[in-house]
Amino acid sequence: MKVASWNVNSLRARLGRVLDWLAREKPDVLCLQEIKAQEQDFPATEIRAAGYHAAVYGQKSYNGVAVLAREPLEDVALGFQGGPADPQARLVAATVTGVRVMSAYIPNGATVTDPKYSYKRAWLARLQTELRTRRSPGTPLLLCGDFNIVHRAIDAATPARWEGSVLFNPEMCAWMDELLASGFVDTYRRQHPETRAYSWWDYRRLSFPNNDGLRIDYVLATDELAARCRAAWMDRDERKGSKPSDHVPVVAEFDDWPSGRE
DNA sequence: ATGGCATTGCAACAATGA
Repeated sequence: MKVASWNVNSLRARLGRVLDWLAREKPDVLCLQEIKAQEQDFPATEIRAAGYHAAVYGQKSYNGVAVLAREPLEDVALGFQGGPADPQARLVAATVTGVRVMSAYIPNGATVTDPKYSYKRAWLARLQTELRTRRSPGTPLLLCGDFNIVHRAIDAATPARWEGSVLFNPEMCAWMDELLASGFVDTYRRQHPETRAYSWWDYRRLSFPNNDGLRIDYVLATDELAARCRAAWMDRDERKGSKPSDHVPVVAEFDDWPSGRE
């Protein structure tokens, strides 16, 4: 099973690139973030023609997430399943061939004193609760997305510049630590413990030519699934050429698990 | 220290992003 997560910064603006990428890489699952479209504006025909089913949670202009899969998507859940409705479309889950897949677009937070950072903290707390209370035992889970968190200094080209920001501070690092301690593996980091590799580069400042990036997009897998991870990589080339997203696909490949998956 | 770039869109001298 080949799985990827990609913040496309508008699916309609990136449709050609996404279709090309699907045709070339043929992932079994692609989690998208920042599709920036309502469900009725989702390019369902093109995605279907490319051979993919889709679970879409959209909104106008901002945010929006989706899960694409070659196999049918079951038990689609839009947003948090407990508590009050989230005004922003940032979470979608679906089951694909017995694996629960979540596509998450975690809030950025603007600045640590901005109400958006309070929203980010609350959102992160809700996600932990959701994972703790709604995770069905025995079902492997992939938590994919744009986390807007730099976990460690190795995940930034210039960590000093980000230290204390909404992306990289002790609170955010502790949240990631807690999440990973609850039974998730950061597939890229397990495969490449020492590699400085990034999933996002600012459109400005010549960040990409300078390779001044951040690793803020993750494919996290529950332990039994992570044990089957045989490769993990960033498709850095997707940041090249005309009209790229500022994020690239983060990919993880897993050996198939035993058949008869209950 | 600032802003730079890209996207959507009641098109804005705006809002948002990371």
